[in-house]
Amino acid sequence: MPENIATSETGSPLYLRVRDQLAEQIERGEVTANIKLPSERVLAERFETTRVTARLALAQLEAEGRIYRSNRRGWFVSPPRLIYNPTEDYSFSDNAVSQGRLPRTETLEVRCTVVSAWLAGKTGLETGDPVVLVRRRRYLDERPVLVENIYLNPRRLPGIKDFDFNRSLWKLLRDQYSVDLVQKKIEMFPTALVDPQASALSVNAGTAGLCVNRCSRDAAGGFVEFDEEFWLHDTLSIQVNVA
Amino acid sequence: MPENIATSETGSPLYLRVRDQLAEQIERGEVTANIKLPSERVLAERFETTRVTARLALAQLEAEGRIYRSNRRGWFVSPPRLIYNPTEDYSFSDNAVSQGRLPRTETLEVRCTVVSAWLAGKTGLETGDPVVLVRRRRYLDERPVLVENIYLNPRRLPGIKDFDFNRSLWKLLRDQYSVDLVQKKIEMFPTALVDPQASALSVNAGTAGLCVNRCSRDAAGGFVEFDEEFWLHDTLSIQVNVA
DNA sequence: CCGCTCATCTGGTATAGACCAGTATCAAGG
DNA sequence: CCTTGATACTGGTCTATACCAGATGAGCGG
Repeated sequence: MPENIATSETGSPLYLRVRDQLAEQIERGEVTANIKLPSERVLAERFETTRVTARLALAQLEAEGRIYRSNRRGWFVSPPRLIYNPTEDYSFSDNAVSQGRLPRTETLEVRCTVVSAWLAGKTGLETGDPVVLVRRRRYLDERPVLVENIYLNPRRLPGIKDFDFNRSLWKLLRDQYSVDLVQKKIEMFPTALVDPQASALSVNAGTAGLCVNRCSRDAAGGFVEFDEEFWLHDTLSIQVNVA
Repeated sequence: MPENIATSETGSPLYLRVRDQLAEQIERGEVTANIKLPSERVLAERFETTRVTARLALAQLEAEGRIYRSNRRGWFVSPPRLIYNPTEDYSFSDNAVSQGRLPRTETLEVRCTVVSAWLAGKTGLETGDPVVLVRRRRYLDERPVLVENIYLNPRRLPGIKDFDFNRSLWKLLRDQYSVDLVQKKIEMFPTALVDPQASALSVNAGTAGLCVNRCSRDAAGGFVEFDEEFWLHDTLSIQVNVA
């Protein structure tokens, strides 16, 4: 009776034993950050099983944040998570660089629109009020890791729509408008990314993500901006200090 | 040519069309919180497809936090997320009750042990220092939603191991030790739950979760407790205010 | 050199079964 | 009445296979 290669002491499911072997290889550094894993068909053959089971093992590692997939290109080892503090004014780029990463920001869209019922509930604005929407996509080492929708108050920030949003928004508010963001309401929850966010990040609908919403006001309590961020779940670690 | 029931205008994959129909039923309230969905075999038959595809659709809804599974019992509609602020001293029970939920806390284990290298790195203690470990499981409406490992400083909290941990730890520290937790370092990241946390919550390894770590110190900067929480991903929404 | 075509490789979706291991239910037996 | 045990039902795991569509890279033609 030929025993499966991944068969070992335990009676655990085959796909978890395959997972364990792959995880070991990653930990031993045989495959490292952003290195491509063997194809699903090769893995299935190597572990003497089928693609379905190999994919279960890969999905497990993906859920743990150890590997990620690139559409129809293959599976890759996840780099370390970016440490991120959403309570502080900060520059995404500076933060990424200080952690040895290569950041990039892409402005997808700048549009004048009006406050929806949903946004009104989040910000306290009135439905129909004017608002500027900025959509951006951000990369770490050329992997897209988040998309965000920023809603800016054009009354508080006249002319805002004509600026360059590929630079730090926080520096823009500070230098051009002398805005001091002192009040923030932050909301975070894990969820699956669905369209349109999923396609903007070139991942399948259902990929695990983290949604971070942030409502910022100035010292007088006036609404400045609402920021809705959609991160890939394996790319960040939130850190907050309370002193 | 018999067309599939879930076949519609779009050319999107079948499992996403099945997802859409189930999501609609949930939104219309035809199935509501904690109600069991039809079995996978029934769904497969109803949508004229196979269990594999039905399971893809269910996994999608699970990833979005709309439904959850109970081992070999079936799929159920997820109740609303618990709103949770990890920066504030608070009682899990009070918080749950105020949101109309029924909380329950179970102490799994209380044990005197020593600081591991990992814990030393997180707390600044020395490896080998004494520490009290408390493991708890918490429920909302009789569904287990989180397990936590609490590491308490026995030097700062003499006799702590003999208290009842089914009540609020925060109230215990306040009333019995007059501790004021003024410094906190909080870390949060989405990940998959693996053993032993997965089994403690009666979910499969790989179920999406959120890990929340919190290191608390008193006014003098002395280490009081380190708390490691493992939540099911669909059960909470983090909310933090910065004033 | 550049740009195009096309074969090949990749993961994505889907079918059609199979057996296993817990759960729930209820009738039979104490 | 309660307990027990058979049983049907549930999701969990797994095999084997097929076709599709996007990504890639080699090679050809300009």
